[in-house]
Amino acid sequence: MESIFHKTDCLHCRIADLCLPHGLSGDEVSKLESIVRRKLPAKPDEYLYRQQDLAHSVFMVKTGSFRSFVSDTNGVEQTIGFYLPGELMGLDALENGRYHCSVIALESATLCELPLPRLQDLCSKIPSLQSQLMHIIGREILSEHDHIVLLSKRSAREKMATFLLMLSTRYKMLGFSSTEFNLSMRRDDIANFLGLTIETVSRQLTDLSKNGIITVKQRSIHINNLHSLKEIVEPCLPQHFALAN
Amino acid sequence: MESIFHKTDCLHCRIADLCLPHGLSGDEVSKLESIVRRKLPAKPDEYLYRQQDLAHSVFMVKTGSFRSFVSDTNGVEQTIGFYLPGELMGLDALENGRYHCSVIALESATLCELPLPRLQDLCSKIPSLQSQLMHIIGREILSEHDHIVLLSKRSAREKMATFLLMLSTRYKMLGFSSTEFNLSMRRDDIANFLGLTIETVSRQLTDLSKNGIITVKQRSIHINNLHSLKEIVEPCLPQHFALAN
DNA sequence: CGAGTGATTGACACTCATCAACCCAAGTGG
DNA sequence: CCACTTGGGTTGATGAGTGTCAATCACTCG
Repeated sequence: MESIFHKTDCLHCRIADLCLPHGLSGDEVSKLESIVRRKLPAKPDEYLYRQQDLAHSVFMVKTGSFRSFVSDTNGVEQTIGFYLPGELMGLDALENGRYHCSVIALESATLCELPLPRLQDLCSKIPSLQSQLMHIIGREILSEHDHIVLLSKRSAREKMATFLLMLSTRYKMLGFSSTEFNLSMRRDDIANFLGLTIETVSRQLTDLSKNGIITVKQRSIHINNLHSLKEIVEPCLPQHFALAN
Repeated sequence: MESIFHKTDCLHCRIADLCLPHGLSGDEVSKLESIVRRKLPAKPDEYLYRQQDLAHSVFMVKTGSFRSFVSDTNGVEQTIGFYLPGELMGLDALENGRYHCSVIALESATLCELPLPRLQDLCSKIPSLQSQLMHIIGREILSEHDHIVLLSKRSAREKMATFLLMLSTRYKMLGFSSTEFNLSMRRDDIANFLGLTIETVSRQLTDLSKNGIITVKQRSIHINNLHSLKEIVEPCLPQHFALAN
């Protein structure tokens, strides 16, 4: 087990360019390497950490996917985000050193742990690492803005279409197919993320298949007509947003 | 004009503890001071910057308030946040060096401009400045999480009550009254922020006044019964959230 | 095979958006 | 000085879009 992970060092990591090494010299990468703790794989439904836990690290997804959520006083969950490879989890702990969300693995996954004190220390020594961290933090903020826009005043149909397109875009960026993928999350999770009920999500998915725009079979999604999907979403896209095709 | 602003240096600034100087030595504060550009006051409805503008700085609100929003391709706006003194604007530019939101002053306001390259440079020299910046970034992320939770699956009544309590808490933190304040934003802005229509906001406000919980006269809000307001919000508060009273 | 979880479908109810009229305060101009 | 305008806000009537509840189906696993 261990050996597998040691082989995949930062220099040869598939997602290095989405991750902290981006823009660093070989020498700098090995310094970064020295503070990274490679974690054993996470299993489905395994907690990475829980809301309120003391936070010592942030975590970069290497493979697989995760879901972050907050629970209210009644234990009702609100999904905040889904994390795919190249996305950094735990930034919500920057405020007071405790995680504000819980994070759970949606499937088998691997990740790298970055101890916060050592990361900050290294950032002050390597300016381009500092920039890249800021860049990644900025990405997180933007994705939350997109989530806010999505939740506020969009129809169920628009939400669903946008969700599928978001995934499509992210998979494409990772070098996977943008038209054929498996949802790693359940309908509940999607519904909760979109501020809908599970029934509405289900109905929207069947509607989209009836129109021939997508084909759904359980968790597997095939986008037959990316163009139509975009037409549903188009009118409400922020100006900056250029979706991949 | 200028002189007024020069007098209020970071050491004597009312909001220093919410801002970057927090935790810095006197010496470090003066280094920080040297990169701060004090801006002339902003006038109501004046743009601080626009979506897509090249971003050279982030901005700390000193007095007054601002609204940030994104516009979609049809020019329809979505309000992302309201900024009060001690809150940092422009972090959405960290991703690619352009602002992702537009920001507009809601009233007469003053602010400090922090050029990003110089700030990052200084952060690598002053570890506690780096920490405090991270702390402030964390605050921004948390407030966006709260916004997400608010938008998703809350009733109009809960949204309105939460909004008032959020303002109450923030004003209290600034040393103002937590039960009596003026809204600096219009009903449109509130509605848009909460994912409601202006009519619904109006109806909720009148409902709350009919129940004697608040008194509304135009923009002025008086909270008569903070406890009732909290009871409306209580069941859906994230566990970490401790509202001031 | 039966139990259990996840997903779909249908019938109905309810919240909130929509549309329209109206109110109020603060200008503005003849 | 008063009619008129204008922008922000409130109120009322109506209906669409989703949530809710319940039954059923599809898979998986023991």
